[in-house]
Amino acid sequence: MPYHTKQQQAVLECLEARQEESVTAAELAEELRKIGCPVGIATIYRQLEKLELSGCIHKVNTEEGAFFQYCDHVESNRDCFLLKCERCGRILHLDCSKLQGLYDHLEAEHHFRINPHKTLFTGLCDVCSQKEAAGNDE
Amino acid sequence: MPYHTKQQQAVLECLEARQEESVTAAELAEELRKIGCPVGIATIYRQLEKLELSGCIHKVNTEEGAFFQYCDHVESNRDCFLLKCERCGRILHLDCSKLQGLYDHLEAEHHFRINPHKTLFTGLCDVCSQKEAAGNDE
DNA sequence: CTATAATATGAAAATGATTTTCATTTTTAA
DNA sequence: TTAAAAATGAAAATCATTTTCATATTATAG
Repeated sequence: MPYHTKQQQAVLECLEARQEESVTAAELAEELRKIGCPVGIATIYRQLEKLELSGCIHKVNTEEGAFFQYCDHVESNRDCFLLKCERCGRILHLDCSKLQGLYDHLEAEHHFRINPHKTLFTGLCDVCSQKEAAGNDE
Repeated sequence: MPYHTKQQQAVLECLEARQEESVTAAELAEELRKIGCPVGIATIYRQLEKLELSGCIHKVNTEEGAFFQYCDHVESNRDCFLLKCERCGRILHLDCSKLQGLYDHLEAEHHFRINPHKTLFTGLCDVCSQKEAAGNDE
């Protein structure tokens, strides 16, 4: 059975505190060091893996490496959708019955059972598409 | 302006020939070496990048690294959907108006403009979910 | 058919994220 | 208190991808 350690708790708390943000392992290490609780990078990866398995965080793979994000939808397995803006890099959560409906459709008609936790929609977020429309992008 | 080289052509042909399959850069290198047209791995990456920019292949990021796949949907920018089976690793293409409808909805209601070429649905494919149901998985 | 300037190539080195190793420390439970 | 189980951290190892740089190839002009 797993032991309970302060590093474990620190990593989880750090992710909880940033609820809406997705962070990299390196950013977590930096943050923990800053708040006076340095944790080795190897341990951070180990804890992130555990947390992902337990379902309370998401791991999302991108071109720039993996991002991790706290998610309290532990109970309901099917109502958490991830969007990544390919411009600003932000990762957003979205609850939308249409998405759920799509997943039901994919399962019923195309025999593909989506794992919402692993599915990352990529595109342009609100803010960035406005910027792009306005043409004020460098 | 870009020069035309045999390596360039070899990489493209190799991808075209495997239309339905997604391959890694290393697999491409191996394949090209086998058919007597060895191409350095750096060149392969360079060509893959060009091909992706030109739109005739997809690059898909996964836990196991990047996969590349030929796609002839160059003209229509919005009708190609990628599904990855998290069990067998296969990447499938899917055309489905419901998906398109969902993207329209996301744009209209949630102000998020999806890039279908970058969006990877992950889950269980037909074959693997049957296997799982049957319980005959190792 | 040269010459040459632009571009592409490949081997090897560099990078960077992630994982592994292993000696040491911490935790739990007896 | 102690001993086994598990966790930790620093450093080394991995591994995909990118960069460097000397060399080769390509297109084009003469």
